[in-house]
Amino acid sequence: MTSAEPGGPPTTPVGRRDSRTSPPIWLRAEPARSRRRAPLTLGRIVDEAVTLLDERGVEGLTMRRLAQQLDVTATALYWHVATRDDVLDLAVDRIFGDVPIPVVSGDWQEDARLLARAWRAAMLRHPWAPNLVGRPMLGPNVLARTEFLQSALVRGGCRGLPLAVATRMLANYVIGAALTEATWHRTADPQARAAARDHIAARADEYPTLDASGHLDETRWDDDLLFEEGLDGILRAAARTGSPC
Amino acid sequence: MTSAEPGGPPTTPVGRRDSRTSPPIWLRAEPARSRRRAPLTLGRIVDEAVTLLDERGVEGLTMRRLAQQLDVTATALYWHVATRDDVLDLAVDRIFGDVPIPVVSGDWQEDARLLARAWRAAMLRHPWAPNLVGRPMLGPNVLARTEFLQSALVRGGCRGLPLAVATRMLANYVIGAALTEATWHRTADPQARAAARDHIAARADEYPTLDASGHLDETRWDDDLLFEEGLDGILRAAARTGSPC
DNA sequence: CAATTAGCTTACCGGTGTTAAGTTTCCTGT
DNA sequence: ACAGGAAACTTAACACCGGTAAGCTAATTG
Repeated sequence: MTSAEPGGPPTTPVGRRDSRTSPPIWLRAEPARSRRRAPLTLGRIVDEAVTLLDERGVEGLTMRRLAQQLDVTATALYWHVATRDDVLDLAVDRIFGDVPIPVVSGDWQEDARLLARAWRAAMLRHPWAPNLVGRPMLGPNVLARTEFLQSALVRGGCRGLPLAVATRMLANYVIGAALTEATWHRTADPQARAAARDHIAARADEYPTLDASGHLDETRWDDDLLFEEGLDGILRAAARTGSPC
Repeated sequence: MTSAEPGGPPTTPVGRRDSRTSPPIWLRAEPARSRRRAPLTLGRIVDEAVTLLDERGVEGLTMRRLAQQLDVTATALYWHVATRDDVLDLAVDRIFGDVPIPVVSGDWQEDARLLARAWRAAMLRHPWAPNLVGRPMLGPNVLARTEFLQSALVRGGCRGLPLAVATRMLANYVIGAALTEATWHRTADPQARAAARDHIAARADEYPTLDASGHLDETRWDDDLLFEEGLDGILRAAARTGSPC
């Protein structure tokens, strides 16, 4: 950012100018006190952080860039936030706020399925998220959704140990799926993915099963389909674990 | 790195010493050309990287520190490795090499269970690993283990789509479990974990189910037990998905 | 109108990944 | 035995990073 003023009324450090080099009045037309630039808030910081993360990934989110995008010095951020990791935590919980919590229907299994589906979708929309998961498991948005998921399982008849097991089973499956899919899609361009296919095909003697089954061959199986089928299996397992159902 | 010689025969720039301050011959006993210090290899780099990661976490693994630990300049590493990410990828695949591949028994389900169990254990032994997973899914060690896992499923009767589904279901579950557990244990000291418990307990009206079920309450459920039970469920689901079994 | 304080800025520190260019050591061919 | 070239490493430097300390400015409060 060159030293040019961006948009708002110039809040130029007027006191710095030499008194002889008289202050070109019209330059500070707006009395400077009328309306300062939009105040920096935690919300704006997190929002901008998310778009920055979407555009440039985790490594691309630097305090300086974030600040620049908000027309502010880097250190100004530290007034609202203690550390960069805080920003990341907030960003993660922020995007989980976009996961719609379904209205409870009569079908607990369908309820859980809807949530899991939306949860994965949110993470795939923001592929930087899965790697950061686990840290802010205490964010209000995450907790609210976990609460819904577990309540669905309770409606399905799960209590005690089976409930805890089913909750983890589901959460772990969703997170694992999002993590591997996101990383895979983010890391490897189409060419690299084709290379991966070939790599396995070329070593068919070492990896006979992988080769035959089309592992890593995305032309063979659709990720969405695989996720959905697996989700079915897990929900059935949860049902059975929970009770006779 | 002070300018002190570390251990091996001094390769000191002998020509630098003033000729009057005669060279204490025995100090440079070994003619300096006989055997240079242990050569830097990819293997040594990765090994040291793993121990450094274990000790100081992902952020703690610095090219400079890694180099210093190997008695080498940071830039020397770039002769063997293109980038820091390469080191991380190699480190991940490295620790997966420690996952023992079971001998195939008659019980395919037990085979898969053993592998999954060891896989998770390896990640928990190196808690920095789960966050990095997904990137080097092409490392030879990872591929070999995936091959074994899928072959077990084939032995269980899975083919085609159900095989792909079961493979992902299992892998995602293991990865998700390791990720959340590792992050949780690494991030939060006992005090913070107690605070998390209290946080939920204090909001029992917002999170009634979580509160009642003891979510995040590690005094209530054992992680190993939860993992094992969930694994059971998933394997049964795989069996059913695969075939009549 | 004085005093306080929230909110931001300037200046700066030590450290980071990575590149470019030079230097030393080893190996090879004759 | 020795020239030449490649392999393995070092020195130097760049642009950037997260974070701290201290100062300034504008709004609020008594």
